[in-house]
Amino acid sequence: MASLTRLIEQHIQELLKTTTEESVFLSRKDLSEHFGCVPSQINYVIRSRFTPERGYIVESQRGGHGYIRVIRLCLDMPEDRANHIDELIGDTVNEQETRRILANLQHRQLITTRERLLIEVATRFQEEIGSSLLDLSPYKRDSLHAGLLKRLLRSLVLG
Amino acid sequence: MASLTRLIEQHIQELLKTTTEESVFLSRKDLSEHFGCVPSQINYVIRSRFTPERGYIVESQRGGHGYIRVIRLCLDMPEDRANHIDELIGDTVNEQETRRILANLQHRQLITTRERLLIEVATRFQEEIGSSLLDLSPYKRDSLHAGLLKRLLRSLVLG
DNA sequence: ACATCATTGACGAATATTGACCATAACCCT
DNA sequence: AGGGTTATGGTCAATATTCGTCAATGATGT
Repeated sequence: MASLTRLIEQHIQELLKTTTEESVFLSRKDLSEHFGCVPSQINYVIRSRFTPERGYIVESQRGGHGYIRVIRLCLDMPEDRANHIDELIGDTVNEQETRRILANLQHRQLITTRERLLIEVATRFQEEIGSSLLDLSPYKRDSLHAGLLKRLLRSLVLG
Repeated sequence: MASLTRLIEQHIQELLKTTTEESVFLSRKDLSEHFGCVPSQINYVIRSRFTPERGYIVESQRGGHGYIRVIRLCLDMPEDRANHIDELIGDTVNEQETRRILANLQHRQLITTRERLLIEVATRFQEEIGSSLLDLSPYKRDSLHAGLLKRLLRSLVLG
């Protein structure tokens, strides 16, 4: 039951919890030796577990003194808030509903003005491409819209 | 964890911070002696760390009384920042370039970690839709990618 | 059985460090 | 002024050290 991937994932999360910094620097080589696996296993763990969608940002550098840096956004992830977001958005949303939702989140100080701006620009861009360049149906567009919005908000508000 | 290149980089950045001028004059010879390395190591640090992309311009002169001058780009005007962004991105970008650009902008405190996360999630979503659902060519995807990234960053930087 | 997730290893790409050799500017001496 | 000397900085290629990608294979769950 204790898969290697899960062990390594937990190890990294433990490191994130115990540090006061917002990130940890890992050595792929050392980690792989510590867990007795091939180095590319570490890449697999990072790619599958520490994604932006889950609230992590990863930087790395090759060569001498290379590293893999994992940055965490949130420590806690309240489950009810995820459901709340899903309920709020549903399967489809239009631009008007989006603006209402964002205004509400901003009013409750869950997102900043700049973050709200980013989300509006991103959804509008997708809307624009979807309608003019790709000629998608209105339903399809609102569905994509909902998908993007959910993913953006989940990545931020949750971990 | 102690990389010579990073030490030298930090030293120069410290000098830039503590001066009231917009630039510092360095002596390649003195610097290399101070850090106990070959002189060409300094060139490597300059070439890899103090690039226009990172907001620096470098002048130098050989011969007696030679020097290396590092100038910090001034991006006080929103218009200048927007142009800088456009130059960074160009007409097409892939995911790797995007990550570099975002890491750089965050390091220069032009965006926050949360904003960076939002941008990564948005571009990844578009990438996912563009490749799997819509089967766009790689060039087309990179071009759309650049379009979205420019718009997101410009919206932030013009504020 | 099929689909998804996990593991492995061969090969490739990026970064750091060093040193030999090249180029240029100031200074000094006729 | 001219030309040699000295003092700088620049370039490039070789080498070492990391990390990334991709495709094949194995394991696990439905």
